[in-house]
Amino acid sequence: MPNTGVKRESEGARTQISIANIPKPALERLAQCHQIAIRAGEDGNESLSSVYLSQILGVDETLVRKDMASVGIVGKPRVGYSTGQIIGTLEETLGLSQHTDAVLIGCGGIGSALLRYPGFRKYGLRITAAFDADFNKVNQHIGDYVILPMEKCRSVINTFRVQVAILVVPADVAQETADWLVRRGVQAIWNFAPIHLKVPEGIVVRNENLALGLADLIHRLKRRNLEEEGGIQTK
Amino acid sequence: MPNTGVKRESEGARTQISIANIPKPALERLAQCHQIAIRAGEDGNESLSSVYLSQILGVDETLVRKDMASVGIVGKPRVGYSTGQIIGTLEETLGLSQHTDAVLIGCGGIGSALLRYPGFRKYGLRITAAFDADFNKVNQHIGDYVILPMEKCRSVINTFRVQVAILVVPADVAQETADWLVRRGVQAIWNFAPIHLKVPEGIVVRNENLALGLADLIHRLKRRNLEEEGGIQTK
DNA sequence: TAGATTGTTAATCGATTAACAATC
DNA sequence: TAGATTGTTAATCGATTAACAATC
Repeated sequence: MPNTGVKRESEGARTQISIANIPKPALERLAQCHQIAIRAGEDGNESLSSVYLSQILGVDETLVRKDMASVGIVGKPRVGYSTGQIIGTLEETLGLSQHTDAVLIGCGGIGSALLRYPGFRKYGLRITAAFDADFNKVNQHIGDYVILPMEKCRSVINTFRVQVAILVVPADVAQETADWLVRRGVQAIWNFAPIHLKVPEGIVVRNENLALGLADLIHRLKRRNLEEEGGIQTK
Repeated sequence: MPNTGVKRESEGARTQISIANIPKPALERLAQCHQIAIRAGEDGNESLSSVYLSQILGVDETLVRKDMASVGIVGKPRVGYSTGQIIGTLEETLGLSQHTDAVLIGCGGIGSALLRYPGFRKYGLRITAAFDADFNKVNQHIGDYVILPMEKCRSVINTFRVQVAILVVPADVAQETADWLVRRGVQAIWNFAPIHLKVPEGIVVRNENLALGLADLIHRLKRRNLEEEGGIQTK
C-alpha cells in the first residue's frame, strides 16, 4: 500500500483511518493517552511529547509514536503532539464521541450504579431504558430512569434499533438473559456478570470481570512484595 | 507419574509455583478458565479438555495446555484436566482464596454498589471499612457497612495493616486522595476514577476504566459491522 | 545552525501456533 | 492395541524496542 511515494500527508485517499486494525494493547494505551491528555489540558499543557507519555505508560517512546501514527495523529518536531488533537482524534477513533444506544438489564447494585454514573453520557453512551425481571423493582426511579418490565424490552430494542445491551444480572440467569437478548437482535453485550457467556459467532461480548481485576491487582502486589525481598530483578 | 497416589512431581523443589512470571494475557485466560470450570462443575462435568477450553477462549489448544502447565495443573491423556483441580489451583494461584484486606474510599454510586457486591467475599476480598469525605454520608449504612469519616482512615490502615485501597471518588479529587493513601502506607490502589493516577514507583495501580471498556466494545462492534459489509476477512 | 523531537525501517523479543512424541 | 488427549520442542507470528533519518 505504500508507494508512488504518495502518502500526501494523510489527506484524501485515506477515506477513513483504518480504525479496524488497532491491536488490543494499543487500544488500551490510546485510551490511557486520552485520559492523560485531558488532565494535561486542564493543567494548561498544549502539547505532549512522546517521551512524557511513554514514561507515564511505562513503554518505549517509539511505541507511543507508532500508536499516534496508527490513528492519524501527527506531531511537530521539537514540540510534540497537540493535546487538543490527541483528545479530539481519540474520541473520534475510539468512538467515544458518537452516540451509542444501549439497554441496561438488571437494576441491582451495580446496575443502578451504572445508571447513575454520569461518565457514560460524556462518552456517548445513551442508555435508552433500564429493565428488571423483578416486578417489585418495576416503576421504581433510579437517577433519570424508570425501571421497565422485561416485556417491554423487545419493543424498545426494535424501536430504537438498539445494538448494545449492558448485562448486570445475577450469574445464574446471565446466560439465559443473554440468549434472549441475542434472539431479539442485540449485537453486542457488555457483561458484568461473573460468568463466561456463550454466544453465537459474530456477537461481540466484553466481560467486565471485577474479580479478575481484583486477582490482577493482588497478583501484582504479591509479585512486588517478592521482588522486594529477593533479588530485586528490576524489570 | 501417577503413583504412590501422590504425584511426586512438583513436590519439594518447587517451593512455590512461580506465580510471579505469568504474562498478563495468560492471567486473563486463566481467570476465564476459572469461571468456565466453575460453570462446568455446576453442570456436573468432572473434567475438561484443552480443546473444549480453547474453543471457548478462542485460542489454540496448545496455548491452553501451556497455561495449565504454567500454574502446575496436570491433565490426564484421554481424559483432560480435572475440573476441581482447575478451580482449586487457580483460586490459589490467582490469590482468589486468600484474604486480602482493603479499605474503600468514596461511597457514591459505584462505591456503594461495590460494598454490596457479594462476589468479592467469595474471592477473598475483605473490605475492612468504607470511608467518605462527605459528612452527610458518614454514619449511613450500606449493606453491612457503616460509612466512616476520612479521619478514621489512617488508624484503620495502621491497625489492620491494610495494603489495598479501592478508590471510588470523583475524578477531580482522585489524585490527591491517592497521594494521601500512599503517604499512609497503602501499597496497591484499585482505581475506579476515570483518570490516570501518578504514583511513586513500586506502588501497584489497576485502573478499572469503564469508559475504556465501553470504547473497546463499541470499537469491536464497529469492526464487526465493517467486516460484514466489506471483505469478510475472517479472523 | 544546532538541537530536540517526530517518523520509519530494521532488529529483537515474547507470545502463539504447529508438529510431534509421550501417555494412559 | 488403537485412539484420544496431554506435554514439549521447534517454527511462526506479532508486538515492542533500537537505530537512525527527517523535520522544524
